[in-house]
Amino acid sequence: MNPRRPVTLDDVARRAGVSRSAASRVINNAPHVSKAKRDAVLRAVQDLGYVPNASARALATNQVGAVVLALSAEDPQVFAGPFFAEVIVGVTSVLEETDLELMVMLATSARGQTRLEQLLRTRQADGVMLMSMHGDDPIARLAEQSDVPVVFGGRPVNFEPRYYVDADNRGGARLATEHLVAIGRRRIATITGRMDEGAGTARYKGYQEALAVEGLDAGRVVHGDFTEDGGGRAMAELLARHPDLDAVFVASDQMAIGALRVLKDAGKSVPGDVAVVGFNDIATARHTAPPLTTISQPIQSLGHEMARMLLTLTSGETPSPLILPTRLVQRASTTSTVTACSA
Amino acid sequence: MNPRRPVTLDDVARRAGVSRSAASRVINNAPHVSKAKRDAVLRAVQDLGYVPNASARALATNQVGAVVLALSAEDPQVFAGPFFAEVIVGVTSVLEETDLELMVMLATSARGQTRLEQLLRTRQADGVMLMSMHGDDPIARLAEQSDVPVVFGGRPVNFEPRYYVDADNRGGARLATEHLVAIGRRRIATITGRMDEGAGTARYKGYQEALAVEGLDAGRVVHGDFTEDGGGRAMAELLARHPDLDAVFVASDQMAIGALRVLKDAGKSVPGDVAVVGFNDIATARHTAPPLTTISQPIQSLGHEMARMLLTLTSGETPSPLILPTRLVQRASTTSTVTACSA
DNA sequence: GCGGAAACTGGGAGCGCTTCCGGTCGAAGA
DNA sequence: TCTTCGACCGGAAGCGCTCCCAGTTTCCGC
Repeated sequence: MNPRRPVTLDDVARRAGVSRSAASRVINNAPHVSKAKRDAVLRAVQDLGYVPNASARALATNQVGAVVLALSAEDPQVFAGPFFAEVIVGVTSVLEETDLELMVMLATSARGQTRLEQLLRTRQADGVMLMSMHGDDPIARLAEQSDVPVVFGGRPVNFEPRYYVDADNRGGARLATEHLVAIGRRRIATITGRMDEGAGTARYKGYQEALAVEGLDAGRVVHGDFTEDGGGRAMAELLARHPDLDAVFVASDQMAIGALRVLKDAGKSVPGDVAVVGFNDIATARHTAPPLTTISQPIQSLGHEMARMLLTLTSGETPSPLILPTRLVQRASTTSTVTACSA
Repeated sequence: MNPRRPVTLDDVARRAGVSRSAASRVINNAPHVSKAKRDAVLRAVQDLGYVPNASARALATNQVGAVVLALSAEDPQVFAGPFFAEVIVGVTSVLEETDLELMVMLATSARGQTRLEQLLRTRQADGVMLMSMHGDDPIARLAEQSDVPVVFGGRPVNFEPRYYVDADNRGGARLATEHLVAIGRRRIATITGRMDEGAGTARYKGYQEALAVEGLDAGRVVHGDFTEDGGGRAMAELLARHPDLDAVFVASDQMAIGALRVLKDAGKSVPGDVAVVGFNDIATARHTAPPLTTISQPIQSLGHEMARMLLTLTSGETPSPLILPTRLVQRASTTSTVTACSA
């Protein structure tokens, strides 16, 4: 209990009357140590309150003992939403079982980008979970050929990473669009997300597919940018170009909120004149007027599965990419009399 | 560019034709190295793509090169909201300027708690930012007498940490209550937060103070739990016990949303019969019916200032605690005709 | 030119841990 | 009883870096 000098493995060994090697073996519960000595060491660890020095261990084993969750995006505000926090909760839930630490990098400035690059090049972490928000991120390519294990969260556009977990954006969009068809709508428009993001293109594709199956026109399209204001502008444009529309699938709840406002200002009733479906199931979606039917994706699971995948990767196995199911959450923006949830 | 063996300081030194010590001095730009050698080393670093090994450096300097943001709470879902993510953005914005890494610990399970304790005892980080959500957290005391620098985010109840940054919860609550008085309300109730959290007690105190100044009755009180459902229940109870109330200050937007719902179900108009003010200015507050007047606190700044304070602490200086201002955001739940924002 | 301070330089000892490797010892098989 | 083979053990060599220290310049001012 010497307050100044931290207790080292040597101290433990000395007190237990064994060699440092033996003590080390006990700590890492490696074989080849008798029960007697093992107990002695364990007791000494207890008595002294020994905790291994992570840096020293890292140096000796060439393993850092930490993984990083890296978010690469231009705008730091992207992280401010609840999305990111939930991912962390999911990641932590699995890391907690191991003794890996979690480092978080928001690679938004040039400085951050550089650091992320170095990380990838020089193995300063045992693994990386990478969520790359925008399109042609050079980091993505770099990550793919790095020799530190990398799993992607979501897929960048035009790029299929080797290991990733993603939400089923396309399937979700299909679900949303099919729902609109199911409630009798036929002139279904869409406000897409940014087309330089994977989620944007995937959701657009899902919309197209669903309408193709039904033989309906998928031409009522305006591209949005995932923001509330952008959603409003897009809705206005949609209304101008396709005044006959009776439903709109909006690729994010944020945009849907903007759209709802414009719809209201235009004197359209929701869902009477126009039914609206969003995407993401953000907290606010339950409180809009009317409450927003939307597609919910399991964000926490996404974090969870990313971490799990990274772990299997570091253990030398080869995981398969994973696509997490999304589901329709039915609220009043599509059916005034809310009924049971469809799966 | 040898792909297998990572390049070390020795490699750099050898290539630059200097000693390892000299190379080290250049890397850490310490004095006592001639311009010629300095340039040679720098060139070698460039050529070889050298990046110092963090573990080795940590071991040698006895400095980890990382700080941790630790959240101690019972329920992991506490972190899922946008609050936490914003703090991280703030923290990162200052850490980015240094070369400290950020580690995140969600100490929710017993395992996590233990790890946090060890961290505090054995200096596995250069500093910690601690946000302790619930009341009598033993971690808080432990942190205070740890010899690793700790700054608190928010203040636990019954406990004034040496170094902290907190939002002005009391001042905000006073602002909210004064606003209610200013618009002519006299029978002002409150739904408090959890009284085992610092924010809960502080906001309650602010409410009391404001009414005391005006000589109004501060007895219309029901304790809530910061959840939406809890807010609803509390509102119902308030209505039952004090049917004459004409305004309510609700200690969180979540609860206010629940309260709004109950008010509506009870046939009360807002703000006609009852004016409502919330706290936090969550995203949803802009979209409730009616939109919610609330107190906004600068969460990102909170992260920013915590990190800054930690930095000054590690540099050996002694910072003063910091209380960040909150402000009133006026919306339709208190004034049907929305006017300018008060400061 | 000379003394001495000041600026440089590289050797080497660690930081605390893991891990290879050769050695010991007890017991099982002959 | 004598080998043989494990299991067990401790010495020692690092992992890559920093930093002290003693030695070697260099460069003034006289």
